[in-house]
Amino acid sequence: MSIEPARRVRRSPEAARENILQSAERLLLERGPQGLKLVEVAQGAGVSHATVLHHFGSIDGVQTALAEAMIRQLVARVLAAERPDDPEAQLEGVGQVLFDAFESAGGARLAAWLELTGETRRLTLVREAVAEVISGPMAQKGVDPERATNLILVAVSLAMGVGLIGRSLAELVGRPPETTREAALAFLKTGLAAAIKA
Amino acid sequence: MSIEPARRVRRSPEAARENILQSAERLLLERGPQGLKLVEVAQGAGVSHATVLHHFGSIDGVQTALAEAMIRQLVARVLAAERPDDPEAQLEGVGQVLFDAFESAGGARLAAWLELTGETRRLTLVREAVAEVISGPMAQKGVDPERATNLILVAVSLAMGVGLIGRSLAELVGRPPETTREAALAFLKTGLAAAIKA
DNA sequence: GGCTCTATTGACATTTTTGTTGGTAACTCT
DNA sequence: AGAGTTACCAACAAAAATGTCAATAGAGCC
Repeated sequence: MSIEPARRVRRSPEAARENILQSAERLLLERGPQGLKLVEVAQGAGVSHATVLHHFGSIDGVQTALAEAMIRQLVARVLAAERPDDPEAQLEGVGQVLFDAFESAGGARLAAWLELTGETRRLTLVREAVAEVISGPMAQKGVDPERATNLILVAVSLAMGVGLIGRSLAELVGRPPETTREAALAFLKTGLAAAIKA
Repeated sequence: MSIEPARRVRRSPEAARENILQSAERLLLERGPQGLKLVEVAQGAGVSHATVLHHFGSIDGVQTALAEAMIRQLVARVLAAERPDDPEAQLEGVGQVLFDAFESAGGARLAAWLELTGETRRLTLVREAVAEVISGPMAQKGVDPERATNLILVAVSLAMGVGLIGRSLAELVGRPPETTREAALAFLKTGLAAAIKA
């Protein structure tokens, strides 16, 4: 009985990178930054660690690529907030989408990771996204840019905080995990409404 | 010329631990979770890495101790918010202190780190702090506990977000770094006032 | 001074993590 | 089918990080 040499899977370079990055993302999200080891990433992707190096050059390569990919996701999801419904619904909608973006798929955790790692430089994407929102939906409503910017800063920060610690915070004080999110959403909504009409 | 055996510093166990933890904290804050290596911590503290092991048993021991110490700091700082001035000033004061707690000394970064590492269990301290605020200053104002809790959840989340990404976010859109904090503070203040009197 | 206690350390040992190399196998194109 | 390209992997090598141990040296006490 000879040992089967285990059939190889051969992917396109893009597919291979994609596959590996998914594994990395999963690891980062559930094990934290410390758990981003070369071999584990490889295992999760079902390839040898040499393959990971072949595609990304080094562990830092993986990190960098992962950061970029996740930022892209995040920004895309936030920008999906632009649906031209009636103002009222849109107000709510912005909050919803923003919160979703930071909560789902570990958006907040990514941002936190970036911040902790000091990887904040490469965030040009984010700047552009913000600019887009300011000149888009906000200006449409007649909010002056100065104030619009401030509101965005607050909203994003809040979303960040909620996405990152909202659930455990709520559980910590003995409430269902979504409590924080709901409360924050309501708070944000009324606050925004007040600030805009003022 | 013989080699001097380098004079040793001998500390009390408590002082030694304290010294080491400070180095660890500094490292965590400026290099991120990945930078929390045994030798670096030792170097920063001016001792050999064997000494670190002697006092904490292992790297995990250091991490755990650090987490506890920082949480303690954070909670203490937040609880310092209890000054019985006039309601108006106190409203502002709560926000100030809360924001300070999360911004200074890397409170937010600590929380983020804990969250990313999944170390959220040992946060009993936090629960107690929250309980204290709810039954203390809030009840004093006649806010019902349900609503008070919600407000706290929101306020803490916001402080968290601002403390973590506030500065870089502001810079990202070309404003001075304190912009986020100020905007958030104003937002929080009016929001709180509205919510409480309602 | 001599004694005890233990914080401290250098040198060694082990484990973990990362990176390298040469060859193999999957796929495409002719 | 044959040849060329390259994604892939096992084995090896190197480096980094963590952990052990026996010996040393401060500091308090007699």
